[in-house]
Amino acid sequence: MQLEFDPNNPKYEYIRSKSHAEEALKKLSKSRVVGVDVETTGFDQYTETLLTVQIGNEEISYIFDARRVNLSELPLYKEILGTKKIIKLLHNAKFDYQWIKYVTGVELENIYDTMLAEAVLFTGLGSGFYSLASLAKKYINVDLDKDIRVSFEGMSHAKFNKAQLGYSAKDTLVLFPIFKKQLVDLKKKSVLNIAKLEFAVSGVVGEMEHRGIYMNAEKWKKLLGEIAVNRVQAVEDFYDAIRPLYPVSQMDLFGNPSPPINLNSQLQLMDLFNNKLKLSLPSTGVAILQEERHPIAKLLMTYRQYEKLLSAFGESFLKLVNKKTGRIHPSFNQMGTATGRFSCNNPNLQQVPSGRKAPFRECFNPKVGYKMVVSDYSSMEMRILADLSGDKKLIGAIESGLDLHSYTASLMFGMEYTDDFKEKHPLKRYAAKAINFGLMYGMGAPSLARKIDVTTEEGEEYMKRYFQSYPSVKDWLNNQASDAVKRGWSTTPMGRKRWYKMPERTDPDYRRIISKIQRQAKNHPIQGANADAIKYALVFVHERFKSGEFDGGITHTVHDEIVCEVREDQAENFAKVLSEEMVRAANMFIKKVPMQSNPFIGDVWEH
DNA sequence: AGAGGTGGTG
DNA sequence: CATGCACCACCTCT
Repeated sequence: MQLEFDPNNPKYEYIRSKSHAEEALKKLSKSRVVGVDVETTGFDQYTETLLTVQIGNEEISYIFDARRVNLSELPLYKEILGTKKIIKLLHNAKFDYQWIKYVTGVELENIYDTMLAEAVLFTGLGSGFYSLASLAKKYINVDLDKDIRVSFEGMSHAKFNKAQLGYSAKDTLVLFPIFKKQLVDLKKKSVLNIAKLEFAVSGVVGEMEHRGIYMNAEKWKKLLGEIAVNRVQAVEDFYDAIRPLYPVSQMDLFGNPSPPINLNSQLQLMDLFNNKLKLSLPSTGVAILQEERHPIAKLLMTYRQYEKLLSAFGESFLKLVNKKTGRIHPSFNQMGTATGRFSCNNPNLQQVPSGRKAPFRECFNPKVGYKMVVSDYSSMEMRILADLSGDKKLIGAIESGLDLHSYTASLMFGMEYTDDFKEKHPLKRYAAKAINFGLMYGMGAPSLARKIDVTTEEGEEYMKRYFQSYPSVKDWLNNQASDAVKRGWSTTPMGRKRWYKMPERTDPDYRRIISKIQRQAKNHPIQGANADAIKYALVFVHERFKSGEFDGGITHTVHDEIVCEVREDQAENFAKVLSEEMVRAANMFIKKVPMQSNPFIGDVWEH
């Protein structure tokens, strides 16, 4: 491809005055596509500084010095970035979106994100993270010197040097040829619509990250304190129980007996269980410990439960409370999984425990004068499975509003379905639930049997009855598996694809790898369709906030749930809107089965 | 620094 | 024979 710029001598204008800025913007306003990038002193808009905004066309990059030029007062700047008529090319747009909106006062519209496009094009094949440098290398064989980026850190008023300006300019110039080549592939692979969805979501992600969520640190600490007391007790109990096995007990400086072993060391625990206690455990995971009658197994499980909560949700969360906002601002990776679901880190809000045992979610609250409004899809994956397979019985059960796991149990075990089945036969329902979920993930009879504690033969019998009850489900799952192996990819009804790296026939692990792909391909359309629905819903819901109808915003999302913070007096109305928009999103491709999203209003996230 | 084990979520 | 999907964080060991 003929490059429209010289990578060794990128063309740019360094703009430090209002009049120069207006002149440049006038030229840019004629473009149908512009490249956009920002340079900052760091990642946090609340504490760091915006240094430049670069906007360019294919030949030249205009580098606006944001310290000298007040971009927010230039109408043409807002027009160019805010109009849907001009495509904005960015790499990892959610980052630039936040700076551009919250420092220069304009909401980016019509985003094309080269990073997300690449993730959509190679879902399942790559790491999921694609740097601009790697794309520049791959598509146009241009090297971007990423070392210069760090030179922006800690800058205040100094002029940028030539290396910095050249670097900044290239960041917008390379976007054009990458965009053109990706666009061809997006069409060729029929994933342009999914890419467009991801682009629309990127702004919503920018909003979520910027808004964050309030976390009551005092309440959090109190909770940790209670758990810490329990952990101390659990450690003592454990050591008291094993000390007789370690006769040469050492004393520490204060004359207290030192711990015989490190409770977190799998190696030392295995030694304890297998050499000292002669139990021959294959591992020390809960699945094994639960089966073990020895009291020490139980003591270890008790300790682990508290240790887990303290190590994973303790100080680390407190450290992540933003100094300026007093809130947690996790980062969301919208293409963080091979199925299309979000991943989340720093911290991972999606794994915060819920329930009475460890009510961490109660520490997340709305700001004063606002309410948490939360809604989640009910039995989403089961509904998707019913729709995609077209299974009459499953669809009928959902239409009648039956409790699905109870209904499945009644079919499999030849029992009568009643409204209080759940209360009368909890174990049967639990078994059916394990099957409902397990089979969606491609589980086999031996695992199923282990899970519900029956013999392998019985497990096989249950599976047989399950598939007799839902014959179309079986066919559909098998078709997903064989299609994926044939084609090398699987797809959701919205057209989100996941590709598979097929093993060589000569690979000694050929069978194992193929089996894994078959399981993944059974699950991907289901999990991925759920992700598609939630992503459309995020865009729809954000539109409602943007229209000015409601005061508030989306704080986060957890796979089948959207969490918002909305002004108190509007919460009732918004709750309806939230669940309606979620249902509308799902109905874009789920036509045979009714969708349901249950809203909840309160002062805590947990519900 | 990276791998493996463990366990939290949907 | 084994083999349940998708993640992230923390710990120990090498």
